[in-house]
Amino acid sequence: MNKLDPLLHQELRLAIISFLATVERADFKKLLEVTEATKGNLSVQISKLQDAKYIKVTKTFKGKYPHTQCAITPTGSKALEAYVMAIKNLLNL
Amino acid sequence: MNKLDPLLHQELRLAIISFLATVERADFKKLLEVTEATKGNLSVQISKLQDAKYIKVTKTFKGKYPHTQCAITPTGSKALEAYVMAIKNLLNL
DNA sequence: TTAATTTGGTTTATATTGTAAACTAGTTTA
DNA sequence: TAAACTAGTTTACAATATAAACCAAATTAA
Repeated sequence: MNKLDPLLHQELRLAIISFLATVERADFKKLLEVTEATKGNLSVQISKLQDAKYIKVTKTFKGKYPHTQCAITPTGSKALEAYVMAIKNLLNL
Repeated sequence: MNKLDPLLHQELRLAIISFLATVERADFKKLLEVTEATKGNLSVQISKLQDAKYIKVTKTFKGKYPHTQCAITPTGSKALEAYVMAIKNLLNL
């Protein structure tokens, strides 16, 4: 069987990484907006993607406020590509 | 957001229903074979799909042995179609 | 000036879900 | 008649997801 990467087979993480695949980078606020997730959930799922090195997270300050930016890594791109292949195959697409 | 039907967004259930979408019906043994799942897991996931009326399960006897057949329902077909649309959209396909 | 609210998150408690091991019930084979 | 096989189901435990609660600092309102 063509196992689906369990890290990517979760709606919010898939939404995050698919979005990051279409942009150079996105900050926490932007991801909140496009995914419509809660902050807690978004934070947790970003961490998991980061732990797997599927995304790179950069924390800086924008003026006086913290600012978290995320970008997909080559590892993440490959994983997403593999996931897309696998699910297409599963769904006969 | 285009929420993914949580009942279908699970690998084994997705494998079951996608396969059933391509055949008229399939028995437990065939589903075991194509999904490579354990019997316990397959049994549980079949029940969940049945509870949602996404598939119809028919229990008969084949000779002296029980024989369980599964077929996708119109409800299941629509749900699968919707899932495919939603995930395509999510994955920018 | 100090209390309340907002920004930008993280932690964690709970609920939900997934899964394989253990079980059931009967059949066949040795 | 005991062992092994067929065809599943039940269930106990592990893993996961998620929102509520929290945190630190900044801003605004009274």
